[in-house]
Amino acid sequence: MTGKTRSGSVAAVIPAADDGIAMGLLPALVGYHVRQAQMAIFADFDAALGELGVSPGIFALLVIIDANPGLKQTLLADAARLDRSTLVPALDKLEQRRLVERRAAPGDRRSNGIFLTADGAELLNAARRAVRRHETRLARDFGPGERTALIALLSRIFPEHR
Amino acid sequence: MTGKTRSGSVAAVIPAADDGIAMGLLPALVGYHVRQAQMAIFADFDAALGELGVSPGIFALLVIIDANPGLKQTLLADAARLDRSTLVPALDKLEQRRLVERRAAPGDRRSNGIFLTADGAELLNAARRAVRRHETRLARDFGPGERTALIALLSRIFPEHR
DNA sequence: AACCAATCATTTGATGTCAAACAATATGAT
DNA sequence: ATCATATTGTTTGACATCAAATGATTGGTT
Repeated sequence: MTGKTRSGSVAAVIPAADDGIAMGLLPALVGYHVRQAQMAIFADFDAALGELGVSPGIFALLVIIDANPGLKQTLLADAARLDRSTLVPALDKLEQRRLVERRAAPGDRRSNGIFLTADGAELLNAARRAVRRHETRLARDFGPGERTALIALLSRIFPEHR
Repeated sequence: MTGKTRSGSVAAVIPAADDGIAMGLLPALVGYHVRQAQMAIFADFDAALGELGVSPGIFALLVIIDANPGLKQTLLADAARLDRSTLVPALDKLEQRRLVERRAAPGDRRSNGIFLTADGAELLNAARRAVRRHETRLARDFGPGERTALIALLSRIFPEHR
């Protein structure tokens, strides 16, 4: 019999149209939809927080720094899932904006402890409010529990890669 | 009462630890989990198809070209959600690898029609098989219907941005 | 004490992305 | 027919990101 769908298999190809352009098997792929969702979320995030000069990555950085004052760069990079070398120019920029500070770590002259300045804490609070609104918009069409269900499903994708 | 959770609001901050590092409100955000999932998926995709020289973006490109032979660059860029200028070096590389061809479009000397070569079609078939295995891995812990449910939820995020 | 390997932040180089500006071509208005 | 405007592909510049190499510092071994 044709068209039987097993739970673990990739669904049959339904060539969904995008302005008359066939997308092949892409709409049947979880990875495709995750990427589409990510880009849509990024666009709304940027519309909401671009004015503040805060991107999703910068926001994550500020949140982690705030929650872990004095964290060293390597650990901060790991937590934010950035390469150490990527973090350097990001912190340079945040330091120029007087939002964070690199302070010599006590007892290890190689490493810096990263701290939020008062300005950084203030900006982070404004950003948090904007992000909460953004997240509410994002899930505005979801019924009770659907938002949580989505997070739960996403968390179960390749947990070995986290 | 503390801790009441409304369906549309951002859940209370549960400072989930990442090797002892507090992540603040990030684990309560859909956007955060979408990004984490996307990175994990990309890592497995690359492990599976890096050998073929196929990234998620290249795969999407090949699928769309295959499904729409002769598509012009601007429309291809739109479908793949790339900037026109980003598509140029990507096609350059694919053309150097003899996977796609730019052919003069009939009736418009500005534009090219993009076509898959025989090599391109062959590589795409191998890539499709690998992607199907990758997608099966991705959802291997999902029960019946959960994979479809995840796609459905993701599709409802900011549909106005698509 | 002296050396050697590991760690930390940084620099450099390669890649992928967007945005703005450009030249060639096409389309529409008059 | 001519001219202004739009579209197409491309080039250039800016930026984020990763990976590899580097210099300073630390810690462990002998």
